[in-house]
Amino acid sequence: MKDHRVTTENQYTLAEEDYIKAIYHICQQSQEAQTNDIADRLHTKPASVSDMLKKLADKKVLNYIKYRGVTLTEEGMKAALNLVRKHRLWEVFLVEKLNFSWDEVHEVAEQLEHIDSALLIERLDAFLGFPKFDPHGDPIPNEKGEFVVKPHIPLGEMEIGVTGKVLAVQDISASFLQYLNKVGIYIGAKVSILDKIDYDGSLEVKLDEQKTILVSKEVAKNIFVGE
Amino acid sequence: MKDHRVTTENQYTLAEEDYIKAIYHICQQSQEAQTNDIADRLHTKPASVSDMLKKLADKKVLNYIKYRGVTLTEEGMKAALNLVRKHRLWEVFLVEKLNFSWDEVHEVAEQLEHIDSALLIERLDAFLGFPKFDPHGDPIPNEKGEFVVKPHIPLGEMEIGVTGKVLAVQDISASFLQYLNKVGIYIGAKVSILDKIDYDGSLEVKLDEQKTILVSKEVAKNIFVGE
DNA sequence: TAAATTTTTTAGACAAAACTAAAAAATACT
DNA sequence: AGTATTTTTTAGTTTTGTCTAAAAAATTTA
Ligand SMILES: [Mn+2]
Ligand SMILES: [Mn+2]
Ligand SMILES: [Mn+2]
Ligand SMILES: [Mn+2]
Repeated sequence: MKDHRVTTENQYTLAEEDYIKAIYHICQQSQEAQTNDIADRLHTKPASVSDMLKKLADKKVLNYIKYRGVTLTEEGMKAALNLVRKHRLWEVFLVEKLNFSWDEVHEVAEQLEHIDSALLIERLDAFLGFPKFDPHGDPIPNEKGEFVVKPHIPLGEMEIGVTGKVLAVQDISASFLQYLNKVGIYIGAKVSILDKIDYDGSLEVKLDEQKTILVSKEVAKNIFVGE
Repeated sequence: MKDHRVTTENQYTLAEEDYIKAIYHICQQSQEAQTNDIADRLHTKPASVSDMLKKLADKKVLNYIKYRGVTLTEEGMKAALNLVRKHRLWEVFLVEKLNFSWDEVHEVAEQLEHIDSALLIERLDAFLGFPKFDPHGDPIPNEKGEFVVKPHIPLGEMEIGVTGKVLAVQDISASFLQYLNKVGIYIGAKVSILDKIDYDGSLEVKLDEQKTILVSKEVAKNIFVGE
């Protein structure tokens, strides 16, 4: 039957889009995307990834040399940024307009990002007031793929005594976000490190100049602070 | 890759959903859905429809006897009404919130109706103020599949001199709706027949107690009036 | 550097959903 | 009733995207 997406606007299948986006996200962290990393991220097998890499390379979406990691081409990058834009705009919509919590939006946005209508995204962007960041603090690219980057560091690397704001989270799993809800950490929260525990690397954190909480090294790695 | 829809909520593939909805719409007009009618509606070939009917019959979605038309089972009807509900709620969203015109929404809603999240639809419904009709005047089923039916007749069958309101349109093609925009006909417009032209069956229509327009028999068949 | 391990690719299958061409059933027309 | 036409189904392919098992290349380790 085909999905109803019109090919005049959209050149890639739903599966191809997910690969493009996965490769984009992996390359954000490590230059090149490895076959196994892509498979992990998409919950597929490496063999399936190899097949798709060949196909996407043929379509000039990525730079591929066998047995080497891949990177996105100019064209692939454009496609990826548009998908990221759509994903994050939908997340804003779900939180701002439909009262979703930030731990409930990812899965739905993972579907909505594939809706193919330039007009829809243009209008949605305007309806939301042209937001610059999504509910997890991640920047939203504009139509040209440009986005602002606020300088930020992991909470664990903040100096003792310095005060900063929570700007983003790296882990967007529901379990992590629900943990943050529970301890009272949110995007925009004012934080400062009171003490670093040598024994296990955990941190004593002053939150909003009110309560003091203890967060593990693992948690601290996944919270970005800045400003 | 699979679409990202979760199987706990959704039992049918995107293609299956489109077949279910097509069969529902055809059965609204003619008791049984014929293979060729389904193929026409979905722009597929009758051979493809036969394959799918067998599959959907196995899944207990429809009542199927070879060489006979099909009807939806209880379960198929439930699925169809949920799809119709989602389609129409999204159409309302596009028109009411994103300033789409009623001739621009169908294609996008055709994609959005497949997004799989009960929470999303529940919240969207509330956000829109629990609308009872979509931008084309079609009723929106509630979560249980119930909907209100306003009694209505084709404009062509209205008595001369009686005044009514445009309640819905049957043809939702962009070209038809754009024609209606041009002549000033919209859902809720006040209409009465001034005269019926014997020669070609066209109608002289008084619109909103202001201007008089002439509409063809074809057009009159696709406009429903009532109240 | 040679062996062991890990990563990636190839080969071969499979399911979903479409297609064309041909056969079979149902319906319409003398 | 018997033929012609239309409708529907079957048979056999194709494309997309997945999989497992096995081979090949790259990397790590001894
Ligand atoms: Mn996705
Ligand atoms: Mn996000
Ligand atoms: Mn659809
Ligand atoms: Mn509609």
